[in-house]
Amino acid sequence: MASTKYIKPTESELEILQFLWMKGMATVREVHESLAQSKDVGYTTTLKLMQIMHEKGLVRRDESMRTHVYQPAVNKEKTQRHLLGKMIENLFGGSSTQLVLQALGNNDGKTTKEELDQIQELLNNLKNQ
Amino acid sequence: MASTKYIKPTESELEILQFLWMKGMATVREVHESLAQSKDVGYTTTLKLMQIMHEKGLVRRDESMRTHVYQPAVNKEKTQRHLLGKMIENLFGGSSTQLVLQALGNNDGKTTKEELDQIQELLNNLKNQ
DNA sequence: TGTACATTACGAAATACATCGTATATTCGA
DNA sequence: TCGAATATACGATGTATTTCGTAATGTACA
Repeated sequence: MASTKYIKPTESELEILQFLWMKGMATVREVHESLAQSKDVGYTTTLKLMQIMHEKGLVRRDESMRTHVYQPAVNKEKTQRHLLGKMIENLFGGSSTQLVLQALGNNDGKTTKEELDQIQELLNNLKNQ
Repeated sequence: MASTKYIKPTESELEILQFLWMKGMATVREVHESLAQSKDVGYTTTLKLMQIMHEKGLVRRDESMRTHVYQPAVNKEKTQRHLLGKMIENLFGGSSTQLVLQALGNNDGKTTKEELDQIQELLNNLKNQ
């Protein structure tokens, strides 16, 4: 198997990945506009980050046009699983249940009925094993 | 209110905090022995880390004896909540449900019946709101 | 056509993190 | 009492991360 070593995105890189996962593809300009809404950052900073992400293999880019178009090169769910696993290990002593209880217990009714049903369904599946 | 700005522990610091949360208090030596079991690290590295954590206010220490005794200075649950919140924001677009589904869905039957019941109970509470 | 504008490339600087070597101080037992 | 063992203090290094300025290059329109 080819060397598919996992690269851990930094926090800034995750912000960019989130946008790319949502949009599918985007230019630096688009990503930057999005980031600039929530924090104060220069255009070249965003550009540089995305260039580094490209070097790392976190994103792909189409250079056929003057304005490059970027795409995520890492799978969203896989990345979430990886980082979540690390957090469970680092912060919850390996117990995913502790994490779930903390996450659910601490969101003050922000979870909708539909979401609760979704969780219930998954819970039922787990119980039948 | 006094300036209680939250300090985000690094990964290494979290490893140390985990041990301190469990033990309540410990010397550098004890922490180091524990860390050394899972990774290759020098004693002075652990010492330095704990000194920095002391500067940051992440731990308290009793210097009355030659061998200092360290204690966590940050609350475990509060820290978990903070970092979990960040992860939900950064990685799950703000949806704690997505995180819960990912965490539960991906642990291949490692969750015991007791734990499932625990989650179910919490879920019932949430439904009755 | 040439000038204003947008875009990428490049590199430098500031900060954070993890690591460890060495110096210094203390303790304890032979 | 003296030396080995142990502890802390301090500083240095290497790497990663974030940030941005400046230069070079391409684009479009007045």
